[in-house]
Formats: sequence, structure tokens, C-alpha cells
Amino acid sequence: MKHMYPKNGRVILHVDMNSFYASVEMAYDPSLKGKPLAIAGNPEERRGIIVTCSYEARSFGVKTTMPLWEAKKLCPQLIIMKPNFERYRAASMGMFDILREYSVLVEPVSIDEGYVDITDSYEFGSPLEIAETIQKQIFQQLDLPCSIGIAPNKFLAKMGSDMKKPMGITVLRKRDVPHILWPMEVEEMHGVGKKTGEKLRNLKITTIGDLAKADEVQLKAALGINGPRLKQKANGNDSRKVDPDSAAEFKSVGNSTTLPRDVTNQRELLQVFEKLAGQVSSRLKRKKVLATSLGITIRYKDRKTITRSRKLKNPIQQDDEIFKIAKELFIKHWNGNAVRLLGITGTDLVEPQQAVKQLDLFSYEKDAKKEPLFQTMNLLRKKYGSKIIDHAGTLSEINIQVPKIGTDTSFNKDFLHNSHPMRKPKEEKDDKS
DNA sequence: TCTGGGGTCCTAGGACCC
DNA sequence: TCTGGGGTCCTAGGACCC
Repeated sequence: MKHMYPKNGRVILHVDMNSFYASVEMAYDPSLKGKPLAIAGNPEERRGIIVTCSYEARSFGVKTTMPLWEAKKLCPQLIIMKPNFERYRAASMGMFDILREYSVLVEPVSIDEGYVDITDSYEFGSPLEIAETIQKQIFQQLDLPCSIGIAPNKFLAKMGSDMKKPMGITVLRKRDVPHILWPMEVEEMHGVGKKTGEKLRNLKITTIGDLAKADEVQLKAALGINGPRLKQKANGNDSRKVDPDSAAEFKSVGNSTTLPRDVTNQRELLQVFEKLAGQVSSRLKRKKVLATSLGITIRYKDRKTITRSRKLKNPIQQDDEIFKIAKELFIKHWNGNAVRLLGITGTDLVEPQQAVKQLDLFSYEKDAKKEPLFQTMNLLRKKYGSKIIDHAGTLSEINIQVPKIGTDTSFNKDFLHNSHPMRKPKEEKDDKS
């Protein structure tokens, strides 16, 4: 067992919690155990769908993403609960804490799954022994089932954890790829969805084995950069590292909602945006970041969906600032048709320390001389002193960055405009006229 | 009265710059 | 008198995943 893997190879676990939300609810209330249980987005609303369901529910044909009414038809005795995210977050933290007892290289992928690089964790036993210990510990301490894949890379570990559920452990070595992976349908591969599956089938690629032997040029033409990547994975190759920091570097914060009914009334839609702006704002605040880009999503009655976004000069976080931009984008781009869903997303997130106020405020005439620019710089220094952290300029315009200090509006466009040496103060102008 | 809500990554076209 | 070729940034859309 000790020498299952080559010395310079990696050993990676993929830990996948089984029907996570439903299992957490059963751990909280053991009387739910053994019953068909489903967690649904909005049990009271007509547009709810199944988010997760227990294995008992699955035996009735109930599936994730199935509309609620359909699930009820299949299984009238189905117990339906709405999600308790705080519980799931707590259980998730407990799970990752356990994983970190075996390696510092733990990479959360989502609330209920993650990778662990146990290459250097031999003190805890063989890879299989470590997986068994982790599975047992999660089950005993949290009352939650999980499946684990053991492999020399992330892709194979992920495929492995999917093979035995619930409470399975699967070892997938490089040499197992031809007889285990290759006979599988290509859609079963992580990263191949409906569209990619169709494209592959058009190329007469139906199994993972076909993909492994497919022509690279042809794949690239059909799928772009993803083509060769998928082929590599089909051959069991994947060099991505387990990165413990990847989860901390989140890139966007968004909230969206499907309206209880389709809405055409503008005032009503703006009220929804106001609420969404508040949600996005408080999440940005909780995560201590500001958004430098803001986008909205509009899904119409016919499910056609558009997104419109704008890059911002100054990063924002406040609900009224978010609402203002969202409203502008909406008014500008809404075609007046009935709306099914609205969303707001903040991207290009920055931390407050690096959030700067961009003051690119004026352009000079083409023949401007250098001197007035220096005078302007002096004005800025007077106002902000050493707080000026960066500036860049050309002869015709300058762009200055200063730390964003609360809502300092005293130093705004008008201030600069009126005090700039090349501009005449307003009063003077008025006097002349 | 069919199909949620949270994300990530990739592509592609146009603007703009050198 | 006929226009190249990179590179980056921005925006919109789409595929995919949990």
C-alpha cells in the first residue's frame, strides 16, 4: 500500500459530500432520516426547483433542478424544506476543518466539495487509509456522508469521487484510465455539458476513449482551447495544482431573483432593483470589497436573457450608488417587454486600501503647456499632500489616484475646474457678463 | 401557467494605441 | 490611392458547474 504511487507523483483526494443540503437537514433532525426529502429554492412560490434531494427521494425519480410540481407528482409524500444556508455553511466549515487536519493543501471548490493534496501526509497512513479515516471522521463528528476519489491529479480524483455514492471511496490510477474511464459516455466527463457533448457527437466522439484518441486540430476547431484540454483529461493528464488560496480570490458578487410573476411595470421593476442593490451592497460590505464594474441581468418572459455592464471610475459599495447605476443601465437597455428575472452583479472587486478615487477630470487644449499641469499638481498636493499615491500624465490630460477617503466630495470636478490656473473662477466670469 | 441562484472561465468584436 | 500588425481594454454572450 505504501508504494501505490510513483515517488515524484502527487496524491490527491477529492471529497464530495453526498446530497449535502438534505444530509445536513437529516443530521439536524434525525427523524427525517430514511424519508424522501427535498430542499427547494422557494417552496411557497410557483417557480421553485429541487436544489438537492435525499437518496430516498431519488428512488422516486426526483432529481436536482426538477420543478417542484413535477417532483410532487412523482412523489406525493415528498418532504420539502427551504434551504438553511447558515447550517450548510457551518457544516461545510466543519468538513474543511477536518480535511485540514490531514494536509495544509486543501482547496475548497464549493460549499460541499474540495481537493486535498496528501502527497506529504504519509504520517497518517497510506492514501486509502487516509481517505477511510477522513470519511469515518466526517461521518462520526458531523453525521454526514461523503464520497472520496483518490488519484494522481485533480481530474481523476474528481471522476473517482463520482463513481461510488453514497459513502464510496474510489482509487483511480493512471493505469486504470483505459479500462475504467474510456468506456464511459463522453457526457459523463467533468467539463462536458450538453452543448459540448453535442459537438463531440457530431465528430463521432461518443466515449471518453474516443476523445482520448481524437484529432487535436479537429477538437480545437470545434471547441477552442477547451478541446485539447479535454483530450488531455480524457488521457488522465491534469497538471493543475491544489491551491488553498483559490477560494479566497472571489471575483464577483451578484444577486438575482426570478419574479413571482412576469412584470412589465417599470416602477415595480425598479423596486426589485432597489432590493437587489441592498443585497449586493451588504454582501460587498461583509466581504470588505468594492466593485469597480457593475452589471445587470434582465431575463424576459420568453427566457431571452441579456446582460449590460459598465466599468466605473470609482469603486462602489453603497446600496444607493449601486441602485443608481443599475437603474441607469436598466432604463437604457430595457426593451419594455415583460420581465421574468432581474439581477445585479459587481465585478472587478478591490479592497478598500487599494480602492482609489480616479480623478481624470479635464483635458486641455492641444497646445497646452506643461506649466499649468504642474500648478494643478501643486493644487492636488495641497489638498491631499502625501496621500497622492500615483499620478500619470501627458501634456493634454492627467490622471491622478488618491486613496478613497470615505465620501470626500469636496474635492470634486467643480473644485478642480474652478481652481485650475487655466480656468477662470465662476465669480469672475459672472462679473464680466 | 416548466425550467433557481450562486459562481468561473472562454470567446469574439470593436475601440484605441503604438 | 489604399492602408499592417500587435497588444490591451471593454462589453456581451455562452458554456459549464454545484
